[in-house]
Amino acid sequence: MPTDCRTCLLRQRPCFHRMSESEVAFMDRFKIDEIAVPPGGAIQLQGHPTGRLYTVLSGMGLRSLTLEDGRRQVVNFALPGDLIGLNSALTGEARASAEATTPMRLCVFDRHRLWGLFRDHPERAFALTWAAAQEEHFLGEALATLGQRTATEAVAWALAVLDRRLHDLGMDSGGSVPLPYRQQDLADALGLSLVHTNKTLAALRARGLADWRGGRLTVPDREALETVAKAPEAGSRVRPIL
Amino acid sequence: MPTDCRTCLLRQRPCFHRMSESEVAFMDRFKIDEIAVPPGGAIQLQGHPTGRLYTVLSGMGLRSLTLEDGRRQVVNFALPGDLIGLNSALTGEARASAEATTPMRLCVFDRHRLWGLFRDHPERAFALTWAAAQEEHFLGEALATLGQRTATEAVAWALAVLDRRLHDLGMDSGGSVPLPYRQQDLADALGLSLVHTNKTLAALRARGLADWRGGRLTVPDREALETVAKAPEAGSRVRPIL
DNA sequence: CGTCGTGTTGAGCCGTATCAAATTCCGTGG
DNA sequence: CCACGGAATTTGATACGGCTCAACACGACG
Repeated sequence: MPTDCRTCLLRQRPCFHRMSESEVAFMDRFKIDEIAVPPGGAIQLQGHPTGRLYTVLSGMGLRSLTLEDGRRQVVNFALPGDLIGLNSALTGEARASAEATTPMRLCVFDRHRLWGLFRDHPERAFALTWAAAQEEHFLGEALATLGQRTATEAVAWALAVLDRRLHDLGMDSGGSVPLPYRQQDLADALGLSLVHTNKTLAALRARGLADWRGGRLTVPDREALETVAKAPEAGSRVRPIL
Repeated sequence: MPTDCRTCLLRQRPCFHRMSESEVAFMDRFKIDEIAVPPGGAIQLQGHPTGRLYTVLSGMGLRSLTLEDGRRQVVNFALPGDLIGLNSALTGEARASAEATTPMRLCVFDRHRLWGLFRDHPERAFALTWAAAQEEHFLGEALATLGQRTATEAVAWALAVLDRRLHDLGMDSGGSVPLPYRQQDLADALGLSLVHTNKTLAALRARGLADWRGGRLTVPDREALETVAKAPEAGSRVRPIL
């Protein structure tokens, strides 16, 4: 039932760093389980103890923080190849929630064996650190979006980033890309109200910049969208995968 | 001239993880330099190549991202013990800018020797990853602040966090703590206008929650401030230092 | 064929931005 | 010691982007 890392197609996408055979073999042993999560299912819950680290094998979800009064901040969209719960794995307690939006399959790792990874497989530890640093940089960009960009720029930025990531994962087909989230999720990610997000999406659609409907996103000209987003074009985006 | 890691007092603060003697000895060898940066001086510049990783030994600064049209997002305030440039060290190019606010002293490490750290000193690699994950979590909280909190809550949150961090570093004296930034810096960190930040600070001062003037911050009752900030109280904040 | 979740649209208002002008603070030179 | 200049802070007046409230539309599903 569990996918064998050796034959895993995800890892072989050009957007991920290459791995040696011994690394792949190690990861296959390091992986303790593979689980399926249904849409809406929780992967981890903010504030609850957890000893696990996950990697997204397929499907999409999101990570979020909620304030004590219930307001929710979506921190990132979890796509295939993403790491979930590194922080939790280090501290033993989930600091954010993660839930599935579509059916997801996750590779499961045990926090108690993390130390062995650092001791015996420095290349893998290096990859893990790289992934954490990558995520840190992304969150910095997101901060700049919430703090400095207007609603139009922010929505354009988010759609451009997602379009790019999904393309890198080879998930485009017929000129569009799957984006199975609700407008409320995007609103919560950008700190905008649902209503305003909706109106902004409509405006971008009317300008022919991005069309997100029925769970699919179409971006006819990503450069144009990135110009609207005032997003400095990113360099190489090839990154490690666990 | 350079501080010897073995006698470095910063490392010995209770808010940092303990290090073995051999780890300390290794870090002392790993450290290639120690530099002084004057107020206003640049540590690294967004988009420029850099091969260095820094740790703040003393003084304060800030890390920021700037959009192509000049708007600036302050991503974090750099206090003693903080890591600067992990991302740059991994990719070879600075993805954010960092500058000194007060005179700073920085420990300097070479990115080309990072791999050696992972290979020969897994405990140190573990600490590095922990630090990156810590920062990632902080940025998630910051994101929640910009996205969900009102201006009053946001300012209260920022002051509470800074007060706490500065206390942990033992920098309090006479019931207050040094905070040598400009209001503009806080405004840029929270995505607020300078004017509104100023008025919000005045309101918090009038309510007796926090008084930040003349480069010093006084928080009579941090719990009260955290209540206003709607900040779930943090767990243990002891963390690794490089 | 009602109900529920999601998306769409309009009207009005509020929190925060912007603009403008003091005022205080501080370093520098006379 | 005082005069000056520039930066930072403070305050007031006004404008607007995005929020809230309120309907309504649509499709999925029982």
